[in-house]
Amino acid sequence: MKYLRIKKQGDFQRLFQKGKRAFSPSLTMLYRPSDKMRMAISIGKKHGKSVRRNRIKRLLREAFRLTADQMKGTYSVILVPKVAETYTFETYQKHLQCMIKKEKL
RNA sequence: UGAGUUUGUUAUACGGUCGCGGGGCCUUUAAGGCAAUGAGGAAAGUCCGAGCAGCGUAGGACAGGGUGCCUGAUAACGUCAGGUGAAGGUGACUUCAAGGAUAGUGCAACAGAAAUAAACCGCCGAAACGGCUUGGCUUUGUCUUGAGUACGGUUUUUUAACCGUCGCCCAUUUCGGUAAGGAUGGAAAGGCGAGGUAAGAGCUCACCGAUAUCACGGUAACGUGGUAUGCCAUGUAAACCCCACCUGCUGCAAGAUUGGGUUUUUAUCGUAUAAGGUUGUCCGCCUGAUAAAAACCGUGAAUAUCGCUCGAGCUUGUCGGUGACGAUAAGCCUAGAUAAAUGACCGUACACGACAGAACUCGGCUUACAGACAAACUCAAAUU
RNA sequence: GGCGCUAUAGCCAAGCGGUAAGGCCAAGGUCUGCAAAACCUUUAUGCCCCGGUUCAAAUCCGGGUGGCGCCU
Repeated sequence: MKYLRIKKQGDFQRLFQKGKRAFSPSLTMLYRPSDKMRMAISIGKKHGKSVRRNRIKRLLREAFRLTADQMKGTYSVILVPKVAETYTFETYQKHLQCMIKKEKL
């Protein structure tokens, strides 16, 4: 499923202030309804050096691409990963599916 | 075979399905299709050097900063190459910010007699003084004569005592000579041996070292040999400094294009012997500057577009050079994002995959790094 | 991405070539019937880490690590 990326500083501010939050062991997700599907990943320096941060971003982007079809509406979404020892594609995908079911998107 | 030194290459590979970035071509008018292409040796640290860009001036002097054996390479460098010297290693080889301490200034704690300077102890010579038993003076020995069984007189059993004279030794004080020795210290006035001397001293000599100078070799750093020497004296210049050379400042968040400019009013400083700017100071040079409010137009301003990837470029060959490197011929185009692109799954192989992700671009340095491979050389042992 | 500053005891910090001031805290003691206050005593094996210069380095020089700030 195609999606757009969130780029503007104002969009980020609005989502962090007014968006709803969903939680899972590996992720925090902020979302609001919007006209098109939009997504962004926020990852800080506490996750490690650039190689590690890029790796997390790629895994999350792939997981979101594969699970976004299960959503019924269209939303703006920010994904914030939590600090962990190891990162795997499977746990991210599983936790994303759980959150979508729980919040009934 | 084992141990090692140096240099270089490489950094999982191949196939399938679904995806991502910027271009190209095609269909078509907002989307789709096609075949290519898409992180590194360090992309890192930002430690140097350049390009490039800006600074209403970049000009001079000083200050400040940097570099520091020699010759070369280079666009440039604090880099590289070849050499010199020193240090380390049996060796291959490695390491070195390696100018000047005799231009001047500063610092050298503690310890030590004394710290950059010759005072003290000591050793030696001369003179004076005469000493709780009048200090002592035959030899040998006990723990060592340092120096007189000296001469004359008196007493007396006596080689013993006393008095006088001359000489000597020791001690004390004063004056002078000396730098051999004095537990320290990172460093103590070239080292060691012999001669010499009252005691000593490069005072003299041999050897070693240092400095100066001459000759020869080398483009040079420097080396080799000869001669001379009042050996006039520590370390530190990654302390100030001196000498030689280099240096304007800021950095792509630089900057440019499109778009917000025009008019009016007010205030402050100043109106040319002044004020401001010129990124620390002076000379020189340049010029009005700053702030606020109102009206019209416009509304995207970190976010658009450019800068942005064809460049001191890469690959291969030939030639010159010991080498860094240069010249030349042919071929190639090889990321360009901007909340920021390389991922997921499956299969095969093995050694089971280290450090790590471009952000204007190059040349270096430094730091991180599982391993694999190649070449040259050294040492040790064994065999032929 | 670029440019700077900084690191000293549990905390705040001075020192900037000669062997780590001071304050708070902590521990022990004196005082007290017991406390508080007051007074006295004690704590850095070395100044973020690794090398170098020096007789000697927290200090000077080079490299690394962590923290903080500025430039839109």
